[in-house]
Amino acid sequence: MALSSSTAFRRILRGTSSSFSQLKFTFSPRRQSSSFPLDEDSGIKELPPLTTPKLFVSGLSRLTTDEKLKDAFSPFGQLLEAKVITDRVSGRSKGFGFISYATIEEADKARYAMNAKFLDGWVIFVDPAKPKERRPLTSSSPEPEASETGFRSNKTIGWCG
DNA sequence: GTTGAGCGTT
Repeated sequence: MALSSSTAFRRILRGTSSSFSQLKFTFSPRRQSSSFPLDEDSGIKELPPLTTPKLFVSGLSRLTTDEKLKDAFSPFGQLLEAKVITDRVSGRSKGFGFISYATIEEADKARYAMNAKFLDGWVIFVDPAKPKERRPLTSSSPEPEASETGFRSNKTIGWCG
């Protein structure tokens, strides 16, 4: 529940070959209900509305490219950006990508439509992306970064420049 | 070919 419930599901989906008999269900036969908080209280698995048209897609196959991602998310709305993050060093896909829609509605629709779906043989998960850039304008920086204006600790003694 | 946690280039 840290970031999203996708992580837990991914582990389960991938761990079907082993640790089956070792699975322990914390299910008490005495209790008939009120065991899981998200089963009767929430009622339905409705995720909260998006606050950003940017989506973070994880669980992508390493063979999946931007075109594949764009082709998979294009019918749900106008894509401002659809990119699979690839490592600059290795040049291979990192296994996740970003989808930017024009509006949040499209992003929300695509998110519900493509979440936990198959892409290139892998189950992908769509979640709201975290802001990459912060403080584009207005507001002040949380780190005042005081001092160090004239004094500099001579920890690096021996290096004069 | 590279199998699996995570949030990108300007």
